[in-house]
Amino acid sequence: MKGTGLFASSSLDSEKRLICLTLPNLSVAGFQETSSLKVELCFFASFCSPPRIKDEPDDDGFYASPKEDSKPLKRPREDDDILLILQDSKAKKVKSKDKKVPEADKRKKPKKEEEQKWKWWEEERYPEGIKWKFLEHKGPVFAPPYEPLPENVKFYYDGKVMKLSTKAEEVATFFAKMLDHEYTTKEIFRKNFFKDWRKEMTSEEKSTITSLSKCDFTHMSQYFKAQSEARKQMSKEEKQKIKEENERLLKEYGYCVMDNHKERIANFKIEPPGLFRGRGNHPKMGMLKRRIMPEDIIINCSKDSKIPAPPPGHKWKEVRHDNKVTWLVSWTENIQGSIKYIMLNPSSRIKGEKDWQKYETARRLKKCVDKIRNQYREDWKSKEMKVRQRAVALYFIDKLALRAGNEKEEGETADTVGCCSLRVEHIKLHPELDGQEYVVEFDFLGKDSIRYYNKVPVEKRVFKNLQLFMENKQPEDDLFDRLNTSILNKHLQDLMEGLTAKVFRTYNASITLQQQLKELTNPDDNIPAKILSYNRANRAVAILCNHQRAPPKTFEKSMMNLQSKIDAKKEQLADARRELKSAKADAKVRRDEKSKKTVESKKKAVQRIEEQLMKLEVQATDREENKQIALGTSKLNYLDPRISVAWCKKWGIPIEKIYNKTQREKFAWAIDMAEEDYEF
DNA sequence: CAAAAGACTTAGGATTTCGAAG
DNA sequence: CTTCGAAATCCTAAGTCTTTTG
Repeated sequence: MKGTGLFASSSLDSEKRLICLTLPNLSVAGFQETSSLKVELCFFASFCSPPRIKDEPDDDGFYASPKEDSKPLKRPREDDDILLILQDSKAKKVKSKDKKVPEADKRKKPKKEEEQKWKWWEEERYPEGIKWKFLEHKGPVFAPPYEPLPENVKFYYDGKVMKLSTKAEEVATFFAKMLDHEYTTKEIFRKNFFKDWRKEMTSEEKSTITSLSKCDFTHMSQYFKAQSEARKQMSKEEKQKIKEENERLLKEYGYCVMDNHKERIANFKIEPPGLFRGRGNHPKMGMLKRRIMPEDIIINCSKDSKIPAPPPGHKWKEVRHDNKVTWLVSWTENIQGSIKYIMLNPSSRIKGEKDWQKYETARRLKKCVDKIRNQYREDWKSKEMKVRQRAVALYFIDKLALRAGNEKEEGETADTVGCCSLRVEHIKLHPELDGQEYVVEFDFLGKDSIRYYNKVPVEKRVFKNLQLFMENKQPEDDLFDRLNTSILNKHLQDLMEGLTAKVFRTYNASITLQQQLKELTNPDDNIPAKILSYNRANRAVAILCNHQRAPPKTFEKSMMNLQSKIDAKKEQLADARRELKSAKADAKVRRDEKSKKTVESKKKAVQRIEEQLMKLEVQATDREENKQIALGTSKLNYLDPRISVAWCKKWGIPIEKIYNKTQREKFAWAIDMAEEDYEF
């Protein structure tokens, strides 16, 4: 099975999305609605632990609980020594101020305000391994229970109405809700679904329903469409009510207290049951993702915290107190058997610190990357096959920003690869192609089954090595048969502490942004044009990292709209110019103050319109260039935010133009600490 | 030692919200 | 005020890398 017809099955999508990886500008790396809704909401309230009364004493529990113990142990990181020393005194001041706030004030003053300003980055870190000293939360919010369909909504089997048991009906609704999706027509999806559905049936149902193709879900499907339509048509008041309920839920369950601070939780709602849809050609698509019950849940919190109560009549699987991990809640998912977690928001200290650290590691790589590059170039000549393979793989990881490529269990997931797991069939060698020598053509599915397609000229030695690695191998054989990620990472660890394959992606992404910004920013440009330059720099990184997206469904249309706006603006500009001209002529004849003034104002109008036109044109360029490229992923995960902050400061660009509210929260540390001269 | 389990980051698509145009 | 497209947010899958287990 391995590797056969890799693209035959899934290439259609990928084909459409194929983008040119070699943009000219890119230089790589130095190289019923209402009533049912109400029921849902009430359910939340009852299935979660009882709401706390506002002014209960435990309300300030989180100020009291951790006590003075939280004096952090000193563990300055190599890279931030100076920073920490400089800010030490400041940090202490902040802290002591916190503590002196009188009791009464604490409750009245919204904690929000106070907490949002908390600058965790000015405080010392915990010793390695310890993630927190105090943790209190209210546990997860469970999915609303299944609500049986109204009697008049029918399911038909073999043309005849059939009333399903509640359990079977619930699973049937999952399928019905997906009826419009292409994947309900896929063989694997249908097979997996049917198998799991039958498990939920009563024995009578099982004996009657023997073929999925005889099942008619269309009525159910129509019902759900009508429901969602009705949802859209709800009155403002009803919508408002739902919104308020969500806010209440967020307020109650969306936050935890970790070491004196109230922090936002990322995913406090348990994933509802449904049909699994993996990405790409996934062997498990269509399987039933079962409902998670309190009995599945492990709670993690402090011993001395108020332990969250399980829903009435239920128990937690376990309550543990492990401060070596960051999660609050975990459970085992039934599709892959992997563990899922509830963790904190990216704005939290625990996530932010890690993020910061990630970029510091990448900056350390910057200091030794030349040495490492020389080293792997030497290793291309090694007598040992293992060393050569390692060196070539590392070259790809560095030059092309490929992912490490762990082995995957065959048949458990979609067939995708990264660097170490590349197979012979994924590359083609061209001694010469389009006037270039030693070209390697890559064509494989990477993470999320996104296609990576690239033709890269490589050094002769690399090329010769690849020929060697491919000798006497079948297409489905591993290209690097003596290598895996663990061997590679072990080697990297020896070259630099904390170095792993993914650090190269972070490093190359960030350094590329910095370079591109230097290259592309024109000091004379106005703000929109500078932002276009920023986006182009960002885009260079996204292309390097192969961050693709499906072109938005409305892309063509929105492009047309924008074009017509531009045309209209152009006309408006022509008109304004004509008016200016005649006003000038008029002024020349009349030579009075009033007509002079008219000329001035017309001039201004022309200027204004010119600027607007320019803005629109820039927008159009930006959007066109972005058709199949996703900027968000690199912005959020690969680009040292301090580079962007510094760039904004340097050119007087408001940070809001680059980062939205959520992103500003995530990168608060960088926004606070980076000056305009920051160098990655 | 290798395989499995565990913890955490990275990822694109779906859904919801927002804000400008009509 | 309504509509519509874009942006923001949500969702959870799919990776990486570390730790534990046998």
